[in-house]
Amino acid sequence: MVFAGQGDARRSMSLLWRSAGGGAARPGPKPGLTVDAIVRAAVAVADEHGMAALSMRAVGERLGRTAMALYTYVPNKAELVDLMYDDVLGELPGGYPSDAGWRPALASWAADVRAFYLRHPWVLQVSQARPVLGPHEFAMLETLVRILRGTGLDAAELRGVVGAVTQFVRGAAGAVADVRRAARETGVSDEEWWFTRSPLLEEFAGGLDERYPMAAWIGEADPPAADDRTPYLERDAERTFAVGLRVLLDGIAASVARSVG
Amino acid sequence: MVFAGQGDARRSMSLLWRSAGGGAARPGPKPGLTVDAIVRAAVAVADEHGMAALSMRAVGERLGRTAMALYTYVPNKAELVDLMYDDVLGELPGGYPSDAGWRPALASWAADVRAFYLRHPWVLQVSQARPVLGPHEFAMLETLVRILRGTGLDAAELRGVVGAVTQFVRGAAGAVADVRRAARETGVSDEEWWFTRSPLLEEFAGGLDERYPMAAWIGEADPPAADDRTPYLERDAERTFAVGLRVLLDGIAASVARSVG
DNA sequence: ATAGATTAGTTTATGGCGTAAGGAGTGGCA
DNA sequence: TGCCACTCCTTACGCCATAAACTAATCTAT
Repeated sequence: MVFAGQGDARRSMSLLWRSAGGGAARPGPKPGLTVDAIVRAAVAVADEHGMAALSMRAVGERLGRTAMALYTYVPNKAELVDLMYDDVLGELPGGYPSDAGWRPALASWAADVRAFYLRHPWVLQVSQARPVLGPHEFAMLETLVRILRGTGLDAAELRGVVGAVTQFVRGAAGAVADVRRAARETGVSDEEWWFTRSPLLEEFAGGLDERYPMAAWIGEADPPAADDRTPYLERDAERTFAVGLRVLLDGIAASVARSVG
Repeated sequence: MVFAGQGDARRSMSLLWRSAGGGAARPGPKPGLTVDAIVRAAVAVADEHGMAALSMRAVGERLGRTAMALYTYVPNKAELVDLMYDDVLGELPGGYPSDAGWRPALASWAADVRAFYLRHPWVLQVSQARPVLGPHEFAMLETLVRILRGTGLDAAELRGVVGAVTQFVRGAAGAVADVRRAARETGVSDEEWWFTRSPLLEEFAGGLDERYPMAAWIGEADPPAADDRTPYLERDAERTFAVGLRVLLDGIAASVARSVG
């Protein structure tokens, strides 16, 4: 998890909203880089090699500079991560048709956001503790609230729903992202991993099925279809998203029904 | 996020399930430490100062040893974290009465698990990508499934529900934990933080209310009660838990109704 | 034209991290 | 007694973010 530096809040805001300010000719050598170029390079590093591989060195190298060169443009790494975060949120689409009601709109919003998170899994490692307050973060909230307005719920209730939905999508995408990350960072596939663990579990923790009958029962449920090549831990995460989304939508519908009736 | 070392899976299992093996008298100096002592010390460090402060040096210091001394007992840091994880999961209670049905049982399970996560927030930073396969992790699953059996849903469906519930509680607790962590690690309270941001936001991103009317509308909703001293970001997280849990339970109830009818 | 100020980018250094390697001392057993 | 497995230490390596000091470029004012 990465936190924003609270060093100079003014500089931070100015960077996020990119208040031009670079008009006047200034002394000194011409800048060879731009904030945007740095942010793009950093996003590329994170997309390709994961958040763990995002170092100032790595970003600098990709731009043919040293790590320290970046500090001319960006106050520190935490701030860079915030910029990456808001920048990449700009990819999210905005207008969801409300003709068919909030339910299908919310479902496709969730699918889009999930896909987005899986495209940029490192985003899930940016702390949500304090909002970044960038333009695209606001836009994302705007889109979601616009959809949920269709439920007719009052603002206080809706605020809880917004949190629940946001959190659900993050969590579900995070589960998948974690599984993939583990596979990449350890170099061991889920199958290999389980293949070595399974017999050891029997050896050291024999009689599991008797000790944990419920866990055993549910563990054996629902074997994959013969043509399903999805790694099994990832399939679990997919299932959680599908079932969870349905449950969530049903639950919101129940709230709506209650508030009307 | 921290991953388990997949170095020696056998050793890892043997540690998790603590297969005694230490009976025979062995040559060499008497061990001054035990795995349990190390795990307890590590948990104490993480509880007090957070996962970020959990270093082999810090744990060693707490035990009056160097960092390297730990490597006699524990193969590496990732393995130690797994041991901490399963150890501390042992705190979770087991039997939830099913007299009143699954709903109240699930609600109090969620509350207990949430409280547990807030007692040991670092647990939320242990990757869920691959299960640790320790005794208490199994026990936790066992407890949850036992409660959910009361819904009468079939195993495949229940697996999705288990995932959704687990993820929800993790996510909701994580949000609160993140907020607290940010306050501690930056040394800036939510109030101070917002006090400096708020005017800057107006300065650099003027006209927010016109640009993001929905976000503005929901942002103004539901001011705190006069006697409420909870930091406001944390209050948002509390609300998300309350609303989210209700929505989740309603959603599960809808699934149950569908499967019966 | 030149001096001074300002800036971009470098090198170097500090103090953290996990952990590999090797050495010192301990104590049970042949 | 000597061996050797064992615990624990010191040292060292290569990472990390970033502070500080420096070089070199390029503007403005003289």
